Amino acid sequence: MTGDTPHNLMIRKLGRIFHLCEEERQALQDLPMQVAVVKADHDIVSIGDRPHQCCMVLQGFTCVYKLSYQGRRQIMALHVPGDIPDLQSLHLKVMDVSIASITPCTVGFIQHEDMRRLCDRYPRLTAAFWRETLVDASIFREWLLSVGQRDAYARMAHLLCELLIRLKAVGLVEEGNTFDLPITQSEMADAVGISAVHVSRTFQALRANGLVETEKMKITIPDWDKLKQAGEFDPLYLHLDEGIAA
Amino acid sequence: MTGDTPHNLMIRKLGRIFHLCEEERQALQDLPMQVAVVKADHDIVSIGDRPHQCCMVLQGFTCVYKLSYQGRRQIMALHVPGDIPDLQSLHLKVMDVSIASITPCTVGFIQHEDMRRLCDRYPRLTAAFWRETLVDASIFREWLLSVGQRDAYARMAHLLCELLIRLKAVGLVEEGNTFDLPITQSEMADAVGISAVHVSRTFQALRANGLVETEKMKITIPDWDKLKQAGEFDPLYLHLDEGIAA
DNA sequence: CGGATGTTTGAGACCTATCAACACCAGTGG
DNA sequence: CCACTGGTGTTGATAGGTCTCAAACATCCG
Repeated sequence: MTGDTPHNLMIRKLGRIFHLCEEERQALQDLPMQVAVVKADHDIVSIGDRPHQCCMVLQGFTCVYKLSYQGRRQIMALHVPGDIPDLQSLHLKVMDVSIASITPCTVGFIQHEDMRRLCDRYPRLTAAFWRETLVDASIFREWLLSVGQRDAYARMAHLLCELLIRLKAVGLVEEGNTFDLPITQSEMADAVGISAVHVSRTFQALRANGLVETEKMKITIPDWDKLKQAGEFDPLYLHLDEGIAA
Repeated sequence: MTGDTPHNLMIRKLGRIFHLCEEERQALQDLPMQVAVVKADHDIVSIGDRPHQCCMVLQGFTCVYKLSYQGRRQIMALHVPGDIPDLQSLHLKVMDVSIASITPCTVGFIQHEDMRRLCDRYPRLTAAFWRETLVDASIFREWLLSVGQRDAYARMAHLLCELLIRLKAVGLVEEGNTFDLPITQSEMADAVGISAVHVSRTFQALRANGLVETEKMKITIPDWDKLKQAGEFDPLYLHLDEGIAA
């Protein structure tokens, strides 16, 4: 589960895309990473910053968000262990979003300098990291479709589908499609673009229809097919289980 | 303006990020590109495809879109000459969106193979292309903020701001902040996530407030500051005028 | 000139926001 | 141990932005 070392988390993730040779594996293993603990609800990087490092989520959940001038928050992505939310900063000097912890987190910082050295030496790793940012972009697009064209019910169902799949991929889902979702309804509201009150009502509808069960911060999906259908969920956009183009 | 060769369009665009050396410039110049003409409203690449080439827009406008199961369309990006809408396909085998012309277009196809050869040889070009995809992602995020948190009026103002800036960057804006926007209100509706009739009404409001003037398919922005304010527009997310991290 | 396409208008319905009150829980500190 | 507190979730009532449908209107083009 999360009893994994930071580097193994990364190696396992990149290794799903194509077979890493021993040298690449070792290079990743040697990548200097500074581990830090972050309290819940704290910015890890802020919009306007010019970071000289990337951060990988090791434990906990983080989100990418932005505020409108009226102070309304849109959460644009949720990140789970193994993700690198600000990989973009490697090539975009100034942050155009903020990244915050939503639970207490441990994160690993990797200096851009080290990252660049790694990429220079191993072009296949460059491609793999590039690909990671492309998958992130694909998820943004799917969220855009959700927020633009689906109603609240479908949006929430869709988000839950996505989280189940992504958490499964990092071994954070228990038997019976149950997983921890330490997220406030108000945060979920900011993610799907509806009000917190309406999240509450929509959750009730989902529960009433037997698509979701909730207990504290634990979610279970009793009927995966029904939830998928309600959320119009097609995992294509997550680009799992396909090799990188040779 | 667009009396430019395909390769110069590309060189000028990448050259804005960092100084291309003569060798890089020549390599780009030598990149094989197959030019094609596309009728309006035709898919150039479709969701589910496994392309072996990228396409660069040379003339006209294209869009990236996706359909919900109810057949509602969300346009996720508009692309103008110089853009490479499906650069992602270089590393993501299967298309998760469709790309269509919205006007008659000429596009240039570049084989992945050639692209990869170029990137292998010139790591700085790899970085530059990677960066292009990151800017695309940043635009997705800003659109997500718009669709999720701003009302119809602000969304449309924001989109017009973005188009003005991006078209200016490729020399497609005339004196007096006037530019061609050969886009149907129904297409604009799909881009900002509201209905076509509401686009009509919102356009009227924008005109009434003196933020926009329209004539045929030509848009002019009489008061840039007011439009920017109405759209909460901050060009940071476009990542213009900043060098790539060295 | 006819027909197709795009835009505008009006009216009513619908989804979702907002506001306020309340219940619940977990800490906290006296 | 118990009031107190702040954060979270729920509920009800009302308001408001946007949708839908339909029809009229404008524009373009062969």
